[in-house]
Amino acid sequence: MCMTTECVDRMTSEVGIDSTSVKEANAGRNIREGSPLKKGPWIKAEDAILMDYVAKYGEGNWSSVHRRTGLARCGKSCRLRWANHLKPDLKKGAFTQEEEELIIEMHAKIGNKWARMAAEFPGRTDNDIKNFWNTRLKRQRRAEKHMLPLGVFFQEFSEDKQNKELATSSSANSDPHPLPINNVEIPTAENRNFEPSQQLYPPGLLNIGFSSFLDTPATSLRDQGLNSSWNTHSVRSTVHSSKRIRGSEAWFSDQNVDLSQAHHQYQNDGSLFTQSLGFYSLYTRNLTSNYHPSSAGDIPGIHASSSEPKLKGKLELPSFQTPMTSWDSPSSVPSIESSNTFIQSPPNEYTDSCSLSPQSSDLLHAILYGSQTPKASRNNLHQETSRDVGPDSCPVLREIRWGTNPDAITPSGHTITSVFSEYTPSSGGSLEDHQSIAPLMGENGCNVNQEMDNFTPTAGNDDTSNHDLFSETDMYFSPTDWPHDKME
DNA sequence: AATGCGGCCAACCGCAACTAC
DNA sequence: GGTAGTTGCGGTTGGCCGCAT
Repeated sequence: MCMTTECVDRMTSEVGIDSTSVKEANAGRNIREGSPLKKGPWIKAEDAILMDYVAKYGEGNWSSVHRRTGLARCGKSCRLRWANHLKPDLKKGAFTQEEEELIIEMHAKIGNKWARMAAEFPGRTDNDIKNFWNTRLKRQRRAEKHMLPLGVFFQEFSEDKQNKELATSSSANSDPHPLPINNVEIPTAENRNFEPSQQLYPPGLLNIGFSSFLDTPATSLRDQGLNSSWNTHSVRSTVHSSKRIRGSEAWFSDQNVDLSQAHHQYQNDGSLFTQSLGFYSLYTRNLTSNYHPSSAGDIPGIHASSSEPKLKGKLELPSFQTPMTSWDSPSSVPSIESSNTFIQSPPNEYTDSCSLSPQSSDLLHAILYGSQTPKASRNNLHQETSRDVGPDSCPVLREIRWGTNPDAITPSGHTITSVFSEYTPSSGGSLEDHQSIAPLMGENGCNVNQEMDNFTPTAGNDDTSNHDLFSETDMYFSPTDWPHDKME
């Protein structure tokens, strides 16, 4: 490798760069044995050289930077430096509230596709977004460490409740209302269909609860006696690790149809996937205003105290992404680690293609790639199409279109409202009572219909019946019902 | 003042996709 | 079609800084 003084002089003169600046830039390289290239932080002189180079030759040809300028950096490093720091109109500084919300929303939809996200954020780089996200993740993980396992709470709750009931059982005027545990009210004996081995709520509802818990600082949870939570059986979910679905592949935010939280269970050669209904909706519903963690008040039977401080400003990680991969093990709170495993798993070809109809794939392309640079679009389009699998390849594909229609039918033959009437302890039964639920089903008037093939009614008595009420649902969402005026 | 810890950020690494030959 | 070089992406690491103890 020729990098003598003469070489530098000759090369820099070709590019019109002051050779002394190159020598200065290359001084003190902390390079590996035998490597002529510098690593580590860039200095101003190096930046100046790179900027001169780009001004002269334009972006690209990064590998020739070293050759043409003598800058002791590899092309890769130069590209990164340019893209992340030197490029004009880069936006520096903290992310705005809107940006944060959009990042979280997009991450819920497309996962760790930082470059794609960056395409939606003029002036922001994928690295910026990635760093932002990882920082939040760390914070969330740390908060989670302070949370006790789920089973602990339930056990304590059950024991505590039993004790209280014993103490009050002789009283004819026992309070018909739920006994508050600190700020959280728990269903009372009046709703005695609540049993440890039985799922009381449709999974999504429970997940909403966890969402709330996870979004709440751990200390706050401890203070509320919510450092652990409901019956772990209730939130059990069966997931085959190799068949995890990135609900994030759906990008329907503009539709206000919260599909990513829909409770999926794809069954394919014995593999099960369950994604719970409800996480995302409670979050996105609040995106338009200041974010409030999905309050426990949204959960039938769990009422947040009005005095509970509402979180504004900084958003916490949306816990709707919790994959529940480890929930099979009792007494385990949905770990953020497992969540990460889920989130960061590479897109599964089968699920990618099966979770969305071809039409929705088109929609995805339109939304996702519309604003991208031609180059990025090319690459991404290639990546997408290379994975495209026709709908016929989906072995099991049942279509259920959820909607706000309260009479929409669930796989077990229940209407949406009847489901919540039946399976929620506070069985008010009015639509208003389920307003917090309705958005979960979509807000575009999507009808719920079903194809009953392969569907086995699960109104049985086993402890999975209620779970199966939803988990038996293999659904994908057809945008054919979507209003076209919202698809632009 | 010293130390530890967490947040933030820049940069590197490995891999995959793309392109040119 | 095969191969080498280039580019892009996502994961990870390490350093710096501020804050709390």
